[in-house]
Amino acid sequence: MPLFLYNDLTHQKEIFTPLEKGKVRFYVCGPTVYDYIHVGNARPFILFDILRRHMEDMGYEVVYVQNFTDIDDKMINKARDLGISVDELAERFITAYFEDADALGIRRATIYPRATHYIPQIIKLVERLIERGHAYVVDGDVYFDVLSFPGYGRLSKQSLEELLSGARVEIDPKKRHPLDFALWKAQKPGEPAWDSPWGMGRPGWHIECSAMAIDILGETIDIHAGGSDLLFPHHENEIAQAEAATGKAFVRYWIHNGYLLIEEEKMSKSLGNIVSVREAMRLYSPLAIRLFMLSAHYRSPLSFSGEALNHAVSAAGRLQNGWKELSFALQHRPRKKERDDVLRETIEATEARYEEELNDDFNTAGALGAAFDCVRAVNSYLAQHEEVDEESLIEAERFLARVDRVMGIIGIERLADIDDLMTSEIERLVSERERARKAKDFKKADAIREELAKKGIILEDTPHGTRWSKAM
RNA sequence: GGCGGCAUAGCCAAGUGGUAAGGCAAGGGACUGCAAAUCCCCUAUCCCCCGGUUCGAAUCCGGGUGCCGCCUCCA
Repeated sequence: MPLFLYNDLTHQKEIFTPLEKGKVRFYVCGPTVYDYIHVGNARPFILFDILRRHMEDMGYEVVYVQNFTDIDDKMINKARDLGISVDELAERFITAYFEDADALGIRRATIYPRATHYIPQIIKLVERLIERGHAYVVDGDVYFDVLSFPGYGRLSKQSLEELLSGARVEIDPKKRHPLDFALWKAQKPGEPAWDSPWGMGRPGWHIECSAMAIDILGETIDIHAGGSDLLFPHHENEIAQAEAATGKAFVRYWIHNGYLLIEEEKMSKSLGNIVSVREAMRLYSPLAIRLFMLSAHYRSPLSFSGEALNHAVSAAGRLQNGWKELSFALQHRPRKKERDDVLRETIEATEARYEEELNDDFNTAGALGAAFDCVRAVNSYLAQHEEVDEESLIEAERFLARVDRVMGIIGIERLADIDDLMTSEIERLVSERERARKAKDFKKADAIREELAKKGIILEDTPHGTRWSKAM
């Protein structure tokens, strides 16, 4: 089954085919680096990274670009409040972004362009728009002329009149049309500025993404993603600028994730109801946060709550335990000669379903269901059979490792991250404890368990021996 | 006012024409020196309401009710 994605440009699910066979050009709108990111910001970053990993898992080469907006009103105001330069502010929160994103297990993008590093490309794009009659200069500002671009409103599915009617846009006498937007803003006193054909100034918000995407990925890219709040005006404007300048289709598939809600309301800075990623990670593991993000379809709203996160903690524990149980069985159970076809078929069916779900518009909740089915099948099998079918269990192990590689919700790498010396020491103590238990020397057995617990090693006594693992 | 989305068990949630995935919680059982866990089983005659189409609908159509988002900075 090929990959289907819901395209916001056409408002329907479509088969995904990249412009160039085997290669995907993927652009995601990144953060404005004026503060720590909150969990609502993290939703697209986690989700689209996983979509990209799934594409790689399917054999695509993915060039994945995520920008940093490091110059705009919010940056200028915040820098002023803190008494530092806009550049220092950007450095500080880009560093913070990487700390948070790395901790959340978000894989690094191929490239992280910054708006201020693309000023020449931005200026060139604005010049092109002026030449082609899509933009005009007023007192050092440059505006995009929406009336000159007939397709304006296609993405948000609204005509100019409709967009205006509910409008809370203030009338700006400089603009020809109220929906015209700034491509370049003339410098105000004290603001950072760059030299341009229209005098000192800085880029408008929307132009940076078009300029960077075009420069890095080309005039037509495969996927452009971001939160739904970017649909209008940000992405609508990006299309207008890019297509008016190049005359080519800018983005082939637009995808947007639904909002993260808190107490039934959108989590956003202006509402003041945010939970930062840092705060969330003090309480919940990255695995649980990731699982939580995957538990609903990416286009649906998702409610953040302590209850929901606690559910995710338990669910992630179940997956991880399933993995541990499986590894333990493969190491310690006697092998059976003949194959178990029922188990094998179940595992295969489960993996096939996992793929189908992800390929059906990135249905992560469905794919998770398949992963849980696999765990239950294995657990159930291990509960009923003393001797095990090694081949089938290896199949299951391979599948769960794949789930973890794409979704990052089991933590296999961290579980295995123990050096050999430590491992042999642990195993020596575990067998010493086993002997003590057999000799009914429970005092000693408990002491060993205590000692290892202090080192972050958890012991669990099972009917098949004592299983140990890292505390996570 | 315009545009769009959602309504499925106690909670979260998938499923969009063929007879209700999965997770959490609760209940029952297993295991166990203890503890902490863990595992297994079980849970919706039914998918907001009313009407229609169909052999057949949670899924399609019409109407209604409720909730949310966008049209302004926002992931």
